[in-house]
Amino acid sequence: MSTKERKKREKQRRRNTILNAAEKIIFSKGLSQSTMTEIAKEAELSKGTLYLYFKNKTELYTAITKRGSNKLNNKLMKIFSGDHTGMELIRLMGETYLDFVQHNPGYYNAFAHYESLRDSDKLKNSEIAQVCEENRQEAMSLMVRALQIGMQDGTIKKTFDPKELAVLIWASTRGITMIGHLRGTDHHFKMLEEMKINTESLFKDFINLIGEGMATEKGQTAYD
Amino acid sequence: MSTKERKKREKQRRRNTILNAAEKIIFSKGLSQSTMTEIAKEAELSKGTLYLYFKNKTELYTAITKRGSNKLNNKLMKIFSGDHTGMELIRLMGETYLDFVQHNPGYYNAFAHYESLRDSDKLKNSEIAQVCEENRQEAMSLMVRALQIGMQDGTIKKTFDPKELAVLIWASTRGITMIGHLRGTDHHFKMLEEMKINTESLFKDFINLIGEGMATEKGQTAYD
DNA sequence: TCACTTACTGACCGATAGTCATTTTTTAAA
DNA sequence: TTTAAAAAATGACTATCGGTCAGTAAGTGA
Repeated sequence: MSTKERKKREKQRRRNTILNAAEKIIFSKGLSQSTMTEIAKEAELSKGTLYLYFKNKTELYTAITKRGSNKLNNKLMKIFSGDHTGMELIRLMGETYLDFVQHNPGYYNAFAHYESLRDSDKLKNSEIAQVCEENRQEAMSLMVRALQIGMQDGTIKKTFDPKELAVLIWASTRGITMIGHLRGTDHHFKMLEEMKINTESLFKDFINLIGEGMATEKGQTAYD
Repeated sequence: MSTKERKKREKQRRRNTILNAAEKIIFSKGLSQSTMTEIAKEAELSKGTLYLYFKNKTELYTAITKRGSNKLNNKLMKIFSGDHTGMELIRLMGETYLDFVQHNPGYYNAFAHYESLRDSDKLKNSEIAQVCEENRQEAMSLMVRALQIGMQDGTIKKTFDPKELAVLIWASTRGITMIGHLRGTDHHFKMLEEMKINTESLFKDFINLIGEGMATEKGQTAYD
């Protein structure tokens, strides 16, 4: 019976339609300013239908978060298919993340919102949130792997524990993207603009800064 | 006529009463779960009165954010009254910030929320938000000053532009506190716990890591 | 054609931010 | 002390929005 299969595909397609509509609305006006009714209208459906596909507004937004984290992780994984030293992998991962955030501010906001919800129990028992969590873990594992590769190929010092170093680099990069993301907003734009600092140079300097601490001479010189 | 003065004081006191009540409620259940009615009840006032002192819920929460940033800035400024090298100042500032976040999770959440609002125009024309902005600028200036002191006293290398370096350290520290703040929540607690990483050691390693890049030998050895 | 299943709808509900006409309290001059 | 004006506080009311559900429409297979 192929009807069942078709039904399944159609259901998936409709789900995507809703997600696309939701992204369009939410990415343009922000989550709190986007109503379920408006999203439904954009998807050419009624509000009730949205709740047949997502159990509430949070879950709908979490599904968008999941889309974003999938997209990011795909980009991160592709890096590893090339032929790179460990130190190069680290830099590429950082650059990829920065680039992703700059070109997908909507997903960046989704990540930030997701982060803020982890405390509360709003995400409890959500399979979608579970996938986001797995993606996060996976990204972290990739970074640990890059560091281990670097310690093997001699581009990264063995001074630090790779897991801890991964957390450190990840956290710092997160912080830098936060700054970078503020470009374009009135307040910070002024601050950074006055300082003539852009996100790229900031990250480059970040790598240079921590490079002295973590990279071997071999790993370090590759950047000059 | 002293009545006017007294009125002013009483008005200020009432405002503080409201803020105290709001903190008590919001810090315990989170912003979205706290209603204006409940806050009013805690302050032994009616809801309408709250709107005589704060133009809306956002402004009330922003006032809490302002309180937090004042408190933090006071702590940061005190550091400079002691006799410290530039590199010591940097470390103390970082430690102070981490300590503040750990002991004032409510204010930390307020900061994070404030950050997320800067994009939107919800804070436009808010005098209170303006003060928050000034505090932020001031904190940044303190860090720049610490770096300049360090470059003078020879504990910090002159390789980087102090302003840019300040942004970098600030951003990274922000990122690390984000991680640290997640301790106690289910998901991350597990991750960090498994790695046997705590915020303090993470920050210590962070300073060690960037220390190699920014500190002179003189500045670096002070930590061992 | 018909019975059954699946998908969809939108009126309705409860909660809550914010308003404002009314009441209560305070002030200071008569 | 009285009283009228000013200031402060109130809470019923409104509008909005997330979420529900009884009812309708569309699709399916016999």
